[in-house]
Amino acid sequence: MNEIASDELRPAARAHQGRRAVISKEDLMAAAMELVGPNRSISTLSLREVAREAGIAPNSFYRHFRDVDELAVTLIEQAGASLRQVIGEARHRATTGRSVVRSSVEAFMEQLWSEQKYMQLLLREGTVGSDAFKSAVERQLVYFEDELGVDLVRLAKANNTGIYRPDLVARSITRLVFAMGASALDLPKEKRRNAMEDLIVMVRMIVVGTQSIAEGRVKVD
Amino acid sequence: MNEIASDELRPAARAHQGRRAVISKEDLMAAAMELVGPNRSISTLSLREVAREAGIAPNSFYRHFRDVDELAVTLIEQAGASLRQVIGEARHRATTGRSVVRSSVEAFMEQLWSEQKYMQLLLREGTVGSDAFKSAVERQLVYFEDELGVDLVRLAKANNTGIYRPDLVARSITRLVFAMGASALDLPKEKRRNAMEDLIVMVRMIVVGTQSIAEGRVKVD
DNA sequence: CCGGCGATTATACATATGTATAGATAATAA
DNA sequence: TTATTATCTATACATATGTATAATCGCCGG
Repeated sequence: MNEIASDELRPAARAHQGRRAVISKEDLMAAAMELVGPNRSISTLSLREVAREAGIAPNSFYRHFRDVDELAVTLIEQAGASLRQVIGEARHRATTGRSVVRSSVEAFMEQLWSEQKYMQLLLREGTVGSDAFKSAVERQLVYFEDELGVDLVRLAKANNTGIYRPDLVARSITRLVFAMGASALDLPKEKRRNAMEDLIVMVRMIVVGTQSIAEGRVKVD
Repeated sequence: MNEIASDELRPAARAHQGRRAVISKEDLMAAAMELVGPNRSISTLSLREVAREAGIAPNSFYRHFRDVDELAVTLIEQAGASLRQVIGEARHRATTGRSVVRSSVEAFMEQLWSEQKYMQLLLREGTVGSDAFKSAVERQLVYFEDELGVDLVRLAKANNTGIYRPDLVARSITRLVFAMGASALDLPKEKRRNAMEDLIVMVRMIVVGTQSIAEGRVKVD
């Protein structure tokens, strides 16, 4: 009778009952990341393949994830959280309207080169795969957009510039940066700086556009 | 499209020797298109699957394409050519700076809804799959960008507006429209108009931005 | 009419996959 | 200690894949 009761009272202890897990979710996630690459998308990994890479029997996979899709969603959420943190920090380090674009794009591209496989999950796997998969990526994009939108309004106030439809500005910038990032992923190193400078100009055009409209220098329709 | 290729694609117009091909490349391409959908990307189709859908023996596939990738590349080129034509026509029907954005985006979205599977090839399959596959999509994007760039310069002259870095403007607009199109693909019908209006505003921001910079109303340094 | 030949199929094989079932192993509770 | 139990492995099965090989079909030139 108190067996059940004590289980319910000590859920942490329950996880350590019986044989200790020799393999963890993290190990499986790491194994999956080993397998992805420029020509290998997460959604094409097989359960057996991941298990093999992790050094466990195929069936052991089930103890940790229902299927490869669930693994992928976990990885996507991790990648998204990590990217948002990096960018958020970069944006808060810079406060003038001009340098904030540069430092944010630079932070993004740095993350892009240093965490290629990780970033690939967000940049180029959002359009194929299961619904769970696609909406996990979409969710991260929207988080990103929302945070950017808030910062845009904050910056506009701080710099005393206008801003027209900050929601759409945030969306434009996010989608553009992610799209350009996706192609930049397999760019040779000597072209990277150039691509980054181009991207900065592109983002500035959007910023200039929204300001010009808000400040009535041009009519929009 | 080039003539040699289209001749090869028309077995009826060819002098037959040997058994008449009961199946054509087009049949296989059509079969492949039947199989793709919101949750099925072309790069995941198996040779046997396509052959089954087309009603031929697996091995017969080889008479027409080396592998599924080659089939996919052909389809991508077709989709790209068709889209570029539709958009090109739309852009040349409208000449004033304002309506050209609207009519181009409208043409794009119309093509998007009416040729969903076709468009999916360009919008959401460009980031996964083989190199041949990815660069086929990239090639279409660049064609698209180049044509847009030329038109942007032409329109700027005609409307006597400035334009800063038309190449980057074309690239921004293309990538943005394609990225937004990709998410718009699985949008319920009642949200489509809204998405389109938003996209028009986004594109206009870029246009206003490049003009404002070119006309010296703001400095971009 | 027929022989040739190219398009197509049938059969087969090695390999891969997801997962069901049952047994082995080891950490913990008694 | 011994019993319990979560974790992992071994084995197995039905099914799928790409493609090699050889046989079959039917049109065309003769």
